[in-house]
Amino acid sequence: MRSDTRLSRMLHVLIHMQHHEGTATSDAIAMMLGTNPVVVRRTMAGLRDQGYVRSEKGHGGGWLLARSLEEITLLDIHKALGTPQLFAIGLAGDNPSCTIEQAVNTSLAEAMDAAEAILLAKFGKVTLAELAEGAAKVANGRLTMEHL
Amino acid sequence: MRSDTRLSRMLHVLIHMQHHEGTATSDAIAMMLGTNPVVVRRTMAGLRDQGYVRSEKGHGGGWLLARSLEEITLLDIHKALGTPQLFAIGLAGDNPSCTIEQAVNTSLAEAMDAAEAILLAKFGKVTLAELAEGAAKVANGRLTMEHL
DNA sequence: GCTTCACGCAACTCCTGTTGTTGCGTGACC
DNA sequence: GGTCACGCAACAACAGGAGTTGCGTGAAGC
Repeated sequence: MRSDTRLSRMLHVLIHMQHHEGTATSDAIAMMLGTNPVVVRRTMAGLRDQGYVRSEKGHGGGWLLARSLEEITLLDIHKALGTPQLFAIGLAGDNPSCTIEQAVNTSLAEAMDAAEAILLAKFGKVTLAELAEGAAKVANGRLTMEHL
Repeated sequence: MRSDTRLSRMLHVLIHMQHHEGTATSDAIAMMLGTNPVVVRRTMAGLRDQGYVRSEKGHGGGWLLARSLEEITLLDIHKALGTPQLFAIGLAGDNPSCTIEQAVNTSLAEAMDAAEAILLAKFGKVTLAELAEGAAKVANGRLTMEHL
């Protein structure tokens, strides 16, 4: 199944924006992500609505961070993207009145809820500033990246 | 994103099969799931390969449980289905050499790995027999179902 | 005031993986 | 031998993210 990479991409962009003086145009961001400006605007729209970035029209326009990275967590961005579905597996709902289906789905939902709680809790504890710091350490060769 | 409901469906089927005397044909299972027999065979194939069910051809043929529900966990079925992707969100890999992308993806992967470990651990602890028991309790009205 | 830049938005197409469907082959009972 | 039911291959349907094009609008610069 094709994965939703919006969260990963937007985090990447936001951290880059901190180092970027002035505005970053959708074109520039798209170039960086290997995509196109419309996709960037579409995805950034959610972040703007939540007040994490601002967009300026016209000459010299583009995107600006509206908050410092210390104030933004991964969870914030996840929510700003509309809290997309986290899991690729879902519950069958063919026979809602079947007690077996109910028991199966309850059990699956319980496990998934627990995993989701863990995931969102972790997302809520990591700020973009920490990621930026981590990236700097990586750049200095003080960390090894075991994940691709 | 369209969810993968194979796990939920197969669990449902397996528990029903315990109560079903003799074989259950793909047609009957498909009818129960509101789908068609080919989908059933396709999905059950993985369970057969792992020895959880058997299939018999010809007159009176169909599907049979090859193990008792006590010996099968949710995790077993998940694996038998080919351990499909659990998460709907993924990591962007446009600039593998970008340290920021690396830091972002490392952080996301760490959180997802933790959530996945929790999820699989929970799956591994629940047997189908327990689900069947839970369903019986629901049928007796001794449990309330807060999940749809 | 006109041009240019850059976002805003709508309406597509493309891609990918599950699901749904049809057709044909094969083994097992009756 | 005929019927039943699985086995398998080759499709189409569907959904959602991603990609693309076109047109509109506001702001800076000339």
